[in-house]
Amino acid sequence: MPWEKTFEIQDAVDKAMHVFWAKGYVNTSIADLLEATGLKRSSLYNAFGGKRDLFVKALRKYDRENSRATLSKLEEIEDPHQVIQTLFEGVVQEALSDPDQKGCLLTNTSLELPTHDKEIQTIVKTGLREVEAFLQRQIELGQARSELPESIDPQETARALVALITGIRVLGRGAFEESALRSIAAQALRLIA
Amino acid sequence: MPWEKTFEIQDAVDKAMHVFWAKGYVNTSIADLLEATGLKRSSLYNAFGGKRDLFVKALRKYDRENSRATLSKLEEIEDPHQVIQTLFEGVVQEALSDPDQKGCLLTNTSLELPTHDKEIQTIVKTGLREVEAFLQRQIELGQARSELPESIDPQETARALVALITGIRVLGRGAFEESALRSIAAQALRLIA
DNA sequence: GCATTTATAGACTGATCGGTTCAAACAGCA
DNA sequence: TGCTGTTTGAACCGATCAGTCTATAAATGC
Repeated sequence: MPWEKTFEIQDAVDKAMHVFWAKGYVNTSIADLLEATGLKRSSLYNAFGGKRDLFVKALRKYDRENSRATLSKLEEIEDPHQVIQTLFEGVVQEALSDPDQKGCLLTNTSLELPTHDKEIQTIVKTGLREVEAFLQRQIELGQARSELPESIDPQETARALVALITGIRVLGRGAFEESALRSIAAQALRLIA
Repeated sequence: MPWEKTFEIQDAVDKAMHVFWAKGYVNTSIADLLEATGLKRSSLYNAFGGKRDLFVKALRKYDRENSRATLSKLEEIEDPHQVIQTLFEGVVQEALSDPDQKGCLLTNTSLELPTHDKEIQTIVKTGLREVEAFLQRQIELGQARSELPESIDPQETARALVALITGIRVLGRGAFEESALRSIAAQALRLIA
């Protein structure tokens, strides 16, 4: 390397991620990304390929450091029921506490999925499938320990919980107020009772 | 009127609505709208004020002719449980049968709510509140007729059902396949059982 | 110290964005 | 026929879009 880089790649991706997260892909301009990351035009095009490539990197980073990381953290809790309850509390809390009302990058991208290419579609689909699989595992674990009723279908219930999370994420961007979001989280627990 | 207009206002709004519906607000250009409606630039700006104003008209038309109309149709069914089941079947069916995977215009707009102005936010919020109120009424009706359990909270349940519908609408745009969407609809019925 | 390598800065590209302007075309009415 | 009011077509606007290019600056290897 000729001389020390004045910016950190990962740091730039992180900044870019937050812009995409808040504004969405189409609504984010190169100018926005330059301002957020602080780097210059040629540096951005040199380090990454362009807007789409940077978005892919941001999406992967989100999936890794937000989505997966959250699930890993939750997995430390021993009680499956408590895991799911904590997950929903977290999602609601996140929706309420974020002044930008960014929601979830994977969810946001899900909605505009038809306009994206195969690679991006795969990242989103895989990311959501992991959440579904996580929830299914937790339910099955709870059933094995007789803490959750045998009567519920683990896969179907997991999918419904993903839909509820998606709902909170979308409606949390301004359509529903606090009490309504809490209602959804409360009802989610009825699906595993 | 000086001489017969060569296009119908409502017809143009309808065409525009479908474009916004499929592509989203930001991703829709004036050129797209011109092509879809078949009218010329100055005609469009003369008949409506501009892109945003046309969007408002399209949004109102959707709320009126798609959202409310669907609920009115459902109200003809006498059994509340059947009403809700039919509603979910319809939502899933719509998601599966639409080749463009447009989802729901109100839901799509919900996600980009922070980027829109007050008027648009109000239209969306009101539209969703009507669905919630409709579901709540159905649940209360079912309880009054002893067809649905008294143990469930009508408002909380209605909100969760809205979240599930939202989930189907979002995930139906490519993230979830048919069986997963059907799972969600099936689990929705567990919330009113 | 000199050549090589690589990132920077910023001007520049053509395309497209939403929106405006205006004269021509045409209708109804007298 | 002439007047009035509206629609239409198309040129045109500045702004912004994503992306490219070149000249320069900086640090390494020799």
